Amino acid sequence: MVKYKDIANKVREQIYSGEYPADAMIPDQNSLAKAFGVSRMTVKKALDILAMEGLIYRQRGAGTFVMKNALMAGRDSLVDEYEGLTTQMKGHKLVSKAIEFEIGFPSEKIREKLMVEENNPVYKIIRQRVVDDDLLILEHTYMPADLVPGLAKEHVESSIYAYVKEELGLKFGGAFRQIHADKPGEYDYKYLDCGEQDPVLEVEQVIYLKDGRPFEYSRSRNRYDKRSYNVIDVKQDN
Amino acid sequence: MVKYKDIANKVREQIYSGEYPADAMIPDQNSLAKAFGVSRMTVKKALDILAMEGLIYRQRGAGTFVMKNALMAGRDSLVDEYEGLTTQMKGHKLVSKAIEFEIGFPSEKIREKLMVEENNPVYKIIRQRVVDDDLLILEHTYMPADLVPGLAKEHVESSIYAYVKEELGLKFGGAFRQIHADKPGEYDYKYLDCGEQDPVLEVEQVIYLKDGRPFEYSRSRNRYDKRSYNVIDVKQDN
DNA sequence: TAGTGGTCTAGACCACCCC
DNA sequence: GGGTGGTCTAGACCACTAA
Repeated sequence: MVKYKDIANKVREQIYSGEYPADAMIPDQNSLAKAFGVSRMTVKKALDILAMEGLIYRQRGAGTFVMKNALMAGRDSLVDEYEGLTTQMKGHKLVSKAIEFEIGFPSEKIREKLMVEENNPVYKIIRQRVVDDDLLILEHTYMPADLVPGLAKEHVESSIYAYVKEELGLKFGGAFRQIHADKPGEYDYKYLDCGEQDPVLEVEQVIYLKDGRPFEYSRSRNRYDKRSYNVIDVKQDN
Repeated sequence: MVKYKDIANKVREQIYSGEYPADAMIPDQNSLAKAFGVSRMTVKKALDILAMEGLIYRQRGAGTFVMKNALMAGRDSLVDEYEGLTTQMKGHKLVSKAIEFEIGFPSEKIREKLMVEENNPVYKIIRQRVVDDDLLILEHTYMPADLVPGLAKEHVESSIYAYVKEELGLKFGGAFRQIHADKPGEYDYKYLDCGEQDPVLEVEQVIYLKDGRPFEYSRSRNRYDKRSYNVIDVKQDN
């Protein structure tokens, strides 16, 4: 539908397929524009995408080159975290078991994170996430009830995100995450099979809708020996 | 110098100063184009920057709005990690004490991370990072010696990045990071004041130059009770 | 000096939201 | 239907690199 995305996809495929080998120069923007039958601006916009992904780099006056290693940007490694574990773990067996699924009034900390009032009810959910029969995560989730009407245990045990996105039609805008290491607590002993010496990797996040309303506050407590958190960072200017 | 960056800076200031209040609509692109005396494409490019920063969101057909909370994108919170701790901790007292500073041949793991040959010497550095008299990080760093000629203990104890950037003129392209929780080890007991029960937050990263050559592999072992890792994530499309 | 990528223009068409 | 943002064009000028 959109030309610059099509072009980005085609060039990306040519890189992955080895048609443009690592460290080699790819055709200049004018040639690509002619080849694709578009204007040069459109080609540049396509290349901007690949540069953000870390696949190419450009040097004014010299040309456009394929990254030596493509910054580990494996074909399907860049799944948006907003999609939830269900999407990330496609191809694996994911089971989510609800330990708690309640609705109530928010504590002060939750009010602050979700920017809601004292009398605005929130869901409180605790889930075990089991991937391929491996217990990996204990997740504490809070969501304003008015933003997610009709949430049921069946959604909680399959995919909350799918419900929110497809049934309710809400759109995610971004997230703010803090990643800590922590000592295990009572819940971790009980529901994450943690020993007393086992650290926990906690991802504490607030997810926002497109208009900036906080939509979810959660603490994902990960088994330290089975999960890590990856960040790919591509510098923009220089 | 560049118009779209100027415009982005000006609008950003207007948002921070409250001239465009949270959740309010800002002038449409045509008005801004007239006001700044540029074409609409240039205005859009400026707004693209602010959208990537999470300051505004746009709705086709409706308008451009200031984010309710600006995704916590505080004025100076978005320091690039490539700059190193020295820059991040501007305004604080940072002391880096070298525990080890050696040069030698790389192990297989290091060869793989830095993509160097067996006979290509690498620096091996272990540093304590103390911020405002607080011991926060124990950092194990490896760098190919040929990429950083003339590195001396004086740079290691002040800022390696400043040396690399300003003296050698190298440009960073990006980084790949993995964040784990880990149990403490011998080095952590000795040099990070860790107790046997204290988890460690480890940031393992490879930093790449602009052309994709790996430039540094490091493991930053952080005091779990004093440091966390923050990620701001703004969704692009929809 | 020739060729590259970065920026900018003036205008056009379209998809979408809201009245 | 009127106004919004998203895309695209054809051409221009500039900054930079490399031969």
